[in-house]
Amino acid sequence: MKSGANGYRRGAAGASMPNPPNAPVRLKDIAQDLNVSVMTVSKVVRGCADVGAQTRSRVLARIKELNYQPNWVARSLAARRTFIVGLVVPDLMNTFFAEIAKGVASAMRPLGYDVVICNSEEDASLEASEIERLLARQVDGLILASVQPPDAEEIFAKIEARGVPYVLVDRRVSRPSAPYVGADDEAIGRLATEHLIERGCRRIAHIAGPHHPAGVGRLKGYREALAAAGLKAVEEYVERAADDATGYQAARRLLSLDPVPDAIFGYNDPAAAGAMKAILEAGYRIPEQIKVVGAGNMHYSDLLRVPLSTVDQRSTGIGEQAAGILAKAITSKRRRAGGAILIEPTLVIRESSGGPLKST
Amino acid sequence: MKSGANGYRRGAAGASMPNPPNAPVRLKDIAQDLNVSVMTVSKVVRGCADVGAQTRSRVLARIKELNYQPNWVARSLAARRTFIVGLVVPDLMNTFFAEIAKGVASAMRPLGYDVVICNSEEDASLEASEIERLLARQVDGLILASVQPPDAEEIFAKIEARGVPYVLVDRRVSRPSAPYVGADDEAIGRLATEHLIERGCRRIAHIAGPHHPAGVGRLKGYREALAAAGLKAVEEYVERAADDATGYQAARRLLSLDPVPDAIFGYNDPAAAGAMKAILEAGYRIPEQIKVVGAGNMHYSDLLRVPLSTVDQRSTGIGEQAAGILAKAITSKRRRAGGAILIEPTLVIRESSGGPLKST
DNA sequence: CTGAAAGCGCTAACAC
DNA sequence: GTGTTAGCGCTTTCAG
Repeated sequence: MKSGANGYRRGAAGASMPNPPNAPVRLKDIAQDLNVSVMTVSKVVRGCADVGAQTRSRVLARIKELNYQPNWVARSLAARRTFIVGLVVPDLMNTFFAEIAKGVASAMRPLGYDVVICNSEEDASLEASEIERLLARQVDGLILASVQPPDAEEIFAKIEARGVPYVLVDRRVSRPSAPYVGADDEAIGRLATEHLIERGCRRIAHIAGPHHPAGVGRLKGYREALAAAGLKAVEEYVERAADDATGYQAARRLLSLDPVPDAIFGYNDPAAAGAMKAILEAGYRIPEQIKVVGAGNMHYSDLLRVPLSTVDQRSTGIGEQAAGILAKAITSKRRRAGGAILIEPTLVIRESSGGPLKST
Repeated sequence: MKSGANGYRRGAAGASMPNPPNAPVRLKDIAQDLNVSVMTVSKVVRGCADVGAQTRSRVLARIKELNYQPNWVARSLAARRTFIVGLVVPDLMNTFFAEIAKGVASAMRPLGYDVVICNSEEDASLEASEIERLLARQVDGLILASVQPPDAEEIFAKIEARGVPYVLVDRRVSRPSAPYVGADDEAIGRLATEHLIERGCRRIAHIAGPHHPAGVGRLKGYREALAAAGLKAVEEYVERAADDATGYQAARRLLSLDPVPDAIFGYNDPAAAGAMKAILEAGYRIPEQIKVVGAGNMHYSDLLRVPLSTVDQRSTGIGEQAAGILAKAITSKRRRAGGAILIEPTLVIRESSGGPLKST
């Protein structure tokens, strides 16, 4: 015995070793079977052109026979690419983000990438740690619907220091250097509020989101629209929430005000849905007494208590576009463009704001 | 120059090499800085006890300074464990599965595992390929809400051949060897149907799921309950659907029958929600003329057009329990127990079936 | 308590 | 076309 000190369980001193039963087939096993080098097999597996037709088919045959599956961990280490991209969203319960995820996955899969979906639960520090884990896992790129406050710095600096391309979706952090795909939040706020004003509402309350760009931007749009219409912005008419449960609570507080609002604009659909529940429970009628508008056009908004008017943002499209941009950034090692793709938000008028008007 | 042929870009012939600027910090960099071996640093990183207190703190300090992050790809390859588990669900748009995902992630994270969520979109072959990718990525374990038909064989055999532990959730494939966490589907079907019968319905239709265990089991429970009550099972009263869109279509077909059903039991909440939309559109009142019950108690079922009566299955709990079982199976290399954890399904009575009764 | 040697399974770059 | 060499960044086993 040459080496008493051999580290691992499989083979002694680089020799052959038949093939421990249960262990997965390796390139080496196939190479040995066929008396070719590991490289040749590797090339066949990856579809390289420079392999003799005959050799190739022998290898292919054996691969099929043994049902060889490349070990992606080893491959990633050697190639320094994982073909994994990370997607971080704040709330998978909001189908808006589930749809983005779907869009991302469906665009990435054909390109050979796997998508790892993470849920930050609207928690900035949890999000940061998720991102660091993804980075440690050596993802090739990142798509983030970030809950970081608008002026966040550290975590993005970290990503950039690592040279990992990323694209922001739905929540635009103030990182001009990073590409963004999503709607203009102020436009969303304006669109929803203007619609309510047009429908005759004068005491429009807003359930604003957390302190991240989407929340802040929509609030701003709401205020702009009020101002443009010469309506006074009542401070008490702005509450905070993040989802349906907190939206419900927020609406209850709004309903206890005097005078009671005649409309509520929720910064996202779950918040608006929760608000509707509170409104109906309190005995008001939607839309006759109180109108409601949300944002996101989530999957179930048409099936809600009262079909919810909302601002559509093309969730699936956001995911697909973000994926496309990211894929490009990954391949072209060039510094990323940093442009923004603004989705045009469109109003979807349903019953909660009075429904489509028959005539002008 | 000894070697004109050095493969990689970083170092020549195992020597030192300062540290190319942009590249991430490695164990080796820290070791060199401190004049200790890579092993020592590795041990500190992993918290091994056998390191001198002084050495340890020097290493720790440097780690912090350089913000060292272990490379999990390399670590996984060497340790032959990735600390990744895969979760495959059929439909992230159904918040039932999003909640399971949440439960899994929250139970796995503290144990050091990352969860990779995949969406099979109710497609058995897509699911199979997702599973194979996860296997190729060397996941340590799998949690599957499988859409394979009840007698599926191949893909599970593959998983078992690789020796990767897995647990089934919500959809029980006939694999007695695999642990299962979820409700008894026949019980769900019975519970929902019996409730409808108690509420006086006699023409109970069913929107059955696809041909997987959950769909089949609930259908069976539905039929059993009808039989037990002496009601005839009308073949036309059974339609198929998988989500809200197809549920809507299915309900429209049911509504065109004569006599029109006086109740619809949807195999999951989205299907039931879609059915409600169709029913209301057709001008029927819920629950007065037609009662509706779903299953899954999805996040928004209380906020739907009519608050939806449903069968709760403790989605988050399913995820947590499955995670616990999987974690145990991963660590104890023992063959997995193969038991089933049956969640007791409970009826959640809301307005769509008439609401809670005031008196008996 | 510390470290040297060997190796995880695969790929990059070059030589034959 | 094919094979060789070196190496990805880390952990394992065992010797000092």
